[in-house]
Amino acid sequence: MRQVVNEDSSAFDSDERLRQGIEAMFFAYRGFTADPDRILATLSYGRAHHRAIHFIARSPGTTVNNLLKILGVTKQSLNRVLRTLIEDGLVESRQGVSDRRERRLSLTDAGGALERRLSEAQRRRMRAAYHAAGPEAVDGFHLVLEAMMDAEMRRTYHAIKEGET
Amino acid sequence: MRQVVNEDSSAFDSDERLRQGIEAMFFAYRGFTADPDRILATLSYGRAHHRAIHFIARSPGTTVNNLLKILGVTKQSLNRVLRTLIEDGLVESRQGVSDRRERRLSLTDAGGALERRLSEAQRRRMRAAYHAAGPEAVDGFHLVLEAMMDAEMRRTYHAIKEGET
DNA sequence: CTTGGAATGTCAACAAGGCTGACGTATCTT
DNA sequence: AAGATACGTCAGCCTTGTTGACATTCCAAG
Repeated sequence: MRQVVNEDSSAFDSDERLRQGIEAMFFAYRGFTADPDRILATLSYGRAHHRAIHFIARSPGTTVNNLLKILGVTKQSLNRVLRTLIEDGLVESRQGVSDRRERRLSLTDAGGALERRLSEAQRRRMRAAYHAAGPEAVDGFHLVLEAMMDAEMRRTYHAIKEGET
Repeated sequence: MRQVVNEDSSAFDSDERLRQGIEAMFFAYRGFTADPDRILATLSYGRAHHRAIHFIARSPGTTVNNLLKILGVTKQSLNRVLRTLIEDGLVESRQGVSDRRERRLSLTDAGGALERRLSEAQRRRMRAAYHAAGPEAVDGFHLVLEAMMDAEMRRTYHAIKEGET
């Protein structure tokens, strides 16, 4: 038997909960990017540079194609960013060994230093949030985020986590 | 007494955990925006339009200034978006009553219809994620997101939640 | 050994959506 | 009457995304 009143009420509640979650994602993402953004601005770099640096640091020796899949942008867009990073001596591009068409990307010392700077700023905030919310909340946080990804991105996310190149 | 080995190990673990959280935020945010983005693309609108529509729907009769604070963009940027929405008959702008300098913004019927379409697409994914992760995880998710916001955004977030205009 | 296709780089052109700076108008407040 | 506030707008700039076209290099299959 259906209890119509309760159903409506719970539908309303969960709807409101979902809306709050949507807004929380929006506001939290702003905070999430705020600290690296400030550093990047002083170097006339943008988020696109940060993303490239992050994933190259995470999978040193990765290829352009691999990076394209991870970042989900066009090669032209990635290339523009990559070129400036290489010109500025933050990223190194070496011809692949087994397949010499590939470029194997890695960070130079200067690139690694910037990556640590950006990452530390971002992790500082994450660490504070994790600490404030507690370990169980953090588990839930990770669970929900993962469930929110597209299936393909979830695979990519796990592949990176497992340390694949 | 400090157990140096364990400290190092746990520092490493938590660092890895934080990096996973950072990447999870990145990939999840893509999923979070993917469904509305597809709808918006068919209408030659962008995320900026979605954000405006969302918060006008959430606080009908809100002012331009209020929206500026919420969205954190310049008035020129917001105005460009708002103008097209008004021209297209999705948003209505009425002179304020108590203060006639203000414009009170609200959605037209057509605007409301689009808002529901976008919101439903986004909520569908959130609902699935919440369901997959379970209610305790969802509580944790909200806790961590809130802790990640800038203090000012947290206030704004709560103000909207409480239904302030 | 040749040839098709894959991986990469690059040129050009364009759009969305941020930004700054400057200015104008209407309206409220003091 | 004067200053502050809310809003709109013009102009110009930047980043970062897009499409389309084309060249190069190289692997692998026939």
